[in-house]
Amino acid sequence: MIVKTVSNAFRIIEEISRRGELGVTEICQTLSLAKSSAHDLAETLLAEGVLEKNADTKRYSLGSRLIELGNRAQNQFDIVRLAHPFLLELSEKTEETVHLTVLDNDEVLYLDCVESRLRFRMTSIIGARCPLHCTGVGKAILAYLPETEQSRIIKEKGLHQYTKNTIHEESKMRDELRKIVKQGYAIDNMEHEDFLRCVSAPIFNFEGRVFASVSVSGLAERNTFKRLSSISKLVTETADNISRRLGYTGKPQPGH
Amino acid sequence: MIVKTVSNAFRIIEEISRRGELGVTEICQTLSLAKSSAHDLAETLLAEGVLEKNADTKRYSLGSRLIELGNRAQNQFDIVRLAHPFLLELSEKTEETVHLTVLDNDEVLYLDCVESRLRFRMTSIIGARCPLHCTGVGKAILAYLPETEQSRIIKEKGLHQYTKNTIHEESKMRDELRKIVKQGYAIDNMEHEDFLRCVSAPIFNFEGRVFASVSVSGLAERNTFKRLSSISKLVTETADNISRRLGYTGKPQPGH
DNA sequence: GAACAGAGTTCGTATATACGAACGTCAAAC
DNA sequence: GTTTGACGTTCGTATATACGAACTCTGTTC
Repeated sequence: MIVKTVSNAFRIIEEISRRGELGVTEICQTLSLAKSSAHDLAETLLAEGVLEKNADTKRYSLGSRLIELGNRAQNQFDIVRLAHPFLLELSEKTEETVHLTVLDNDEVLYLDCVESRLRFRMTSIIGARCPLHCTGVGKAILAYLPETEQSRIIKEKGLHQYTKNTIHEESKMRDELRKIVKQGYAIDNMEHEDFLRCVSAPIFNFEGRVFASVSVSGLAERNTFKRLSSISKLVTETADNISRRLGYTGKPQPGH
Repeated sequence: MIVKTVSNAFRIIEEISRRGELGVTEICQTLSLAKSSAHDLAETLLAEGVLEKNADTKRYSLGSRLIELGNRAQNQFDIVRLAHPFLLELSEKTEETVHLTVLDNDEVLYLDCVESRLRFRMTSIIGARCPLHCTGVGKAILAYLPETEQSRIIKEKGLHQYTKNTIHEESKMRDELRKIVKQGYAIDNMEHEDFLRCVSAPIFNFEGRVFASVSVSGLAERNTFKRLSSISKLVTETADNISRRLGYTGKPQPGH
């Protein structure tokens, strides 16, 4: 039995997290709630520290409690604790930014990041989601999923074109995924964002199922294909080491 | 009007975030809920992605949605976006780890961190909370609060002794706070954790009220008092720069 | 292998929540 | 300076939730 009260509370949090500060009226209109209900829910979330309230404008924004809980969640994901030292090492060796992502709801969720010293971080990418088909981390995972899963995800999510390089034809995507399995790593050649190239490799759990991936990314200018192919070895090594620490014993096998 | 349903949902999240994976029975016992209520709430949180459920053990743990929301919250705190470049610069110059904290519920909440390359991070401190009286970041804030607030906080929170260096007598704490105001920065000499020393300075908002602080911390061995006093200048400069970017115009003034 | 113990899940009813209307409150407009 | 309008807040009632008991499932004990 789903408790609608709780769902509505999270709909409010979600809406504020997307649009920033909101007042009671804006909340109840966009979510089709009674004004009084929106008010009571927001006040409860305020009391919980999940939202904050601007005393002047009486509008609500995200509160510090979420930072606290979000971080505890991140730390409870074993993969982050376990993988972080490997990410640090990879970033040291390549002098580029390294990401760790997991498969979550047919998307990649960014779990951890080690920044290259060369790039200022303005807002962290941790917690962000991206599609599978247009990112290195996503394609590395997609390639090793069972074919039925690949088909389902492509069918449901589509192959939205983000840049001129995005692979948006299903047949080409099939070729690409086969190529990835063959070489053991995926390359994102500005398929999601212009100017950005990355190499990524899949991480397998103890059952041999792909569920996460690691990547090295940087400016395309700096990261020629030649450089990427030399980096690819470090990336696959890192991913394999993490897989092994997770109890994976075999060789990466597609479709399991 | 507080909505108890929502509060209970967050009590469940909080409990799981503290104790890790829990089953329905453990939840309903520790929170004094009916088993059926705990079940319904947990299933709703599961559907929301806030919790995850181990299919074998049927126990619940924190979900990826919290990571997502937590990070959006962190990015929505203007101070983080604004201060981050300053933190990076401070970390570069000192080659030590730099933290940004805010005053929250009479504690310091760690909002951001730039790691020294010398130290592996296993679990991030971002999102953690610490008392004011035994940390550099806390004392830097406490010293600039109005005296009535200082007294209230000390009375309510006490001066719990974490290490042999923790200042746990109220009169000594008063002396310490006066000293901090006089020099403009606070030093934590292994008062919270052994082997760790840090220098911290307060950050003021446009009204001249202290609400955040920045610190440089590292191993006591490396950070002699002599080194700390030379670092202190960099820390206070950094804090002042951040304050100015926040619209603060005056000189740091205690008690306003 | 039956009985038991321990968990999670489902189901009918007393209490809490969601709703809509009415009420305050503030600021802009005239 | 009054009016207007938009917003947040409060209040009484129809619906949803919380409760406890009954049920199911799983694995363990005898």
